[in-house]
Order: sequence, then structure tokens, then C-alpha cells
Amino acid sequence: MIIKLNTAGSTPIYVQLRNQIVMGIGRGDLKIGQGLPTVRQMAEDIGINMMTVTKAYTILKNEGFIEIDRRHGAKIKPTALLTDNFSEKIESELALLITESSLKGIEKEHFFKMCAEMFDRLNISQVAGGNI
Amino acid sequence: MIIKLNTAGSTPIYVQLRNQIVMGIGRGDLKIGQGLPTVRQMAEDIGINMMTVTKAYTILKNEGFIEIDRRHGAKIKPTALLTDNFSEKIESELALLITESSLKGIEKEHFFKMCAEMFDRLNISQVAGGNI
DNA sequence: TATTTGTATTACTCTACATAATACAAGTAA
DNA sequence: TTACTTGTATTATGTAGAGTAATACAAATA
Repeated sequence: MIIKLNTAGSTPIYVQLRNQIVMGIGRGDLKIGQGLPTVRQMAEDIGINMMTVTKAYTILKNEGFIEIDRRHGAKIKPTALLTDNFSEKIESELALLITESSLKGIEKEHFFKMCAEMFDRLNISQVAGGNI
Repeated sequence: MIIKLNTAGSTPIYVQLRNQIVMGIGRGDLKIGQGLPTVRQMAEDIGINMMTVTKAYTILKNEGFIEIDRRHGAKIKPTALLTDNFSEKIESELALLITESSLKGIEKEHFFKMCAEMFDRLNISQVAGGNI
């Protein structure tokens, strides 16, 4: 999968990497059960420090999106458990986004249309022959 | 309006203040045409530095949510202009939020229900006798 | 046994955040 | 005019996070 980082922006690299992996799973570029590159390999591939990759992987592990096993490496997990924390995070971010959109004149119908398209574009899939 | 800040968290104070003001407009606590407290007053009210308030106000001004006039102070603007930048920001954040939600097992229908409730809760209103 | 893995530690530089103390021009109100 | 308030700007300081770099180590693999 191709990782695009914006080192000029203010968003931390480990956050960008974490988000790109999440989006990669959503698009189907990364499949459930598929292994991620090792922290050293990923660091070399995208030209950043190993510890920065570790930080992103650790967050993804804590969020339940991947599991890390020394024997099998990092793997994409099936549907992650929805915790109260994560639920609150999603709701508060969504509320802010909807308020901003509305203040900017985006109609409810248009917003829903955008959401529908994004949902339809999702392609969460499993790796061929994967035993989940 | 009541401003709640979480100084323990990692979100910068000026970002929290900016978000709270946006949400305040959306809820109707702050009405279009209404004046915001001066930077010095706001700083004193919520117990932070004047420059931190200035930072939040400047962002809101650049985003088109308020206008600052030395003669009239800071005022909430009517519907802000939707720029390409802001449109892209909303779309990318929404895409990430939808992907995360879906990976966490939140169904499309449930997501739409949340959105609908949030839209219905909005109460963007004008100040009484305000000449916009 | 040699290698790879995730993880941990320490040290260092750089930047952002927040506060503090002033200062000043523009506008307001006495 | 004078005194005050306003938004804005500057400089300095302390703290914390981000990112890199160089190692180190136990667990697992080949």
C-alpha cells in the first residue's frame, strides 16, 4: 500500500500513518488477516524513524484495529470492539463536523449524500485464504 | 456562554476554545450578530492568557465564522463562505470518521440516525433586533 | 547458532503551546 | 482634549511533544 506523508503540515507523522492505515483497511487495500510490514521495513519504505512507526502501530493495536504477535507480526483484525471511549470520540467529532458544515451552508441532504457515497466506497474485505 | 476547557488533555486550549465557540453558535447559545467577549474579558473569564484567546479568535475570523471590527468588537457572522480548503477538510475528516465507524461495527443506518439527530439539534439563530 | 521481531531506553534537537510583561495605534466615551 | 478600551504585536521564558539516532534485549524463527 502507498503511504503519503505530508511532512510540511502540522499533523504528526505517526497520526498521519495511523490514519492512512485505517483508510487503507476501509478501501480494501489492506485486508483483514493481512500482515503489515515490520516496523523496520515500514520505516525504511516511507523514510521515517522506526520509533515513529512503532508509535502508530501501538495506537492501532490499542484501538483494536491490528494485533501484534511476535510470531506472526502485525495483522489486521476483524471488526474491532467498540468501546465507550471510541464511541464518545466519534460522536463529539461528528457533532463538530456537522456544526461546521451547517454553518458553512452545507445542507443536510448534501451532507447525507456525501456520507452515503463514502459508505458505498468502503470495501472492507478479507485476505484470500485467510483463516480469521 | 459556558466554556469548558480540559487542560489535562492533549488538545491545545486555543483549539478547544475555537471548537466550543463553533458549537455554541450551532446550539444557539451564541446568536448571529451577537458580540463575543473581548479577548481580555474572555481570558479572565476562563482563566487563560490573552494571547491564547487571540489565537482562537484569529482562527475563527480566518474561517469566516466571526468578524472583528475595532469599533464593534468581535461578532458572529451569518453563514460563512465555504472555501475549497474547508470543503476538503470536512470531506477528509468525514471519510476518516466513517471508515473508523464502519471498522468498529457501526452500521450505516445507525450512523445516519446519529447524524440526523445532530442536525435536528442545531439551532442557528439571530440575535433579537440584530441588523445583519 | 545466527537472524529477525517487537519493544524499551537514553540522548538530542526542534518546534508548538502557554504564559507573562509590555507596547502601540485605532477607536470610544468622558 | 484626555483617559480609557480595544485588537494586535513583540519579546522572553518554561514546558511538553515530535522526531531522529544509537543501542539493547528477550522472544521467536530459520
